[in-house]
Amino acid sequence: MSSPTFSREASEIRISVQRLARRLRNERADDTMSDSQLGVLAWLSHTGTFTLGELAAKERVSAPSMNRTVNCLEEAGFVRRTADDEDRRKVNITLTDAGHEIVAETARRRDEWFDAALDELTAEERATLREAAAIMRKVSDR
Amino acid sequence: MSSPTFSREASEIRISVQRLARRLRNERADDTMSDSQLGVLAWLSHTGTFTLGELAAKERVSAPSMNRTVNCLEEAGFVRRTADDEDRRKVNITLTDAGHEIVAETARRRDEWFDAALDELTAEERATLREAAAIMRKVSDR
DNA sequence: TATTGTTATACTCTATAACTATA
DNA sequence: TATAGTTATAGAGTATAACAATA
Repeated sequence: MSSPTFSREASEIRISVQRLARRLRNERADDTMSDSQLGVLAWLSHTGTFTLGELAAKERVSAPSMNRTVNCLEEAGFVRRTADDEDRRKVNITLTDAGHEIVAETARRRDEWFDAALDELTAEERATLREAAAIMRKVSDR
Repeated sequence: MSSPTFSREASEIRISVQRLARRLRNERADDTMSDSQLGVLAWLSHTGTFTLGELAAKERVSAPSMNRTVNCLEEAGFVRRTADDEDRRKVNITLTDAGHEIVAETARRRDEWFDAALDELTAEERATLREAAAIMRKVSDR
């Protein structure tokens, strides 16, 4: 059970996280790729292959929603679908060469604004953000 | 100019922030109010009165987009529009009594999941998140 | 029958362009 | 002319319900 004070703490941290996330979305240098599309490319870039259902679970969206995102990426030539040999209901999704290229390029351009913002902080403040980032990952994966 | 290492740091922090923000959005207990609507209520709750244009600037959305959000809030009875006496082109937006009530109630319900997540952290980890929240605010306001 | 992916449909949030009223 | 707000319209992302193919 949480005290009122504790709940206010959660509220303040949540608002800060959500505001910065929105700011980062607005300030991104790259305009050609949505967050959901880039999120899928990032998972594939990291792990190699996922089925559509796995991607939907990872990104916590519905299967139809993920299907639409994958359609866009496939039309753009960044991913390909291949039928699974063992279970023919499944569809494996992998990055194309163009997909690999866009991941690196987009990540670089997208961080331009945030990079400049971090530049204005002290080394100690950046260290705090790094530590917090690790904790936030833990919380997200909970 | 930032080094490649520095840029990777920005990328990791950005991804952590955006992932947690999405997780918080998905895990919210309250389903009746969108983030954009609650964002507006939070500004009004904090400061009292804003014009439509000011709200659009604060939330970094277009005027038509904010107009729509305010329409929803007005229909729901949470805000009211009043013409500005000095400049009759302007519209002042303020919280109604129902608006004040919903702000406190929604914030409490919305933080249930995050509250429980924070409960599993150490006091030191929570302190790091609090410090990071202040830094994130500074960065967002940049 | 249950599961995986897809299609059909609708709702929300966002934007740009065009319009109205006021300065 | 310029500015504040609004309306019209369109695009992207999301969801649920219904369907097809496969297990």
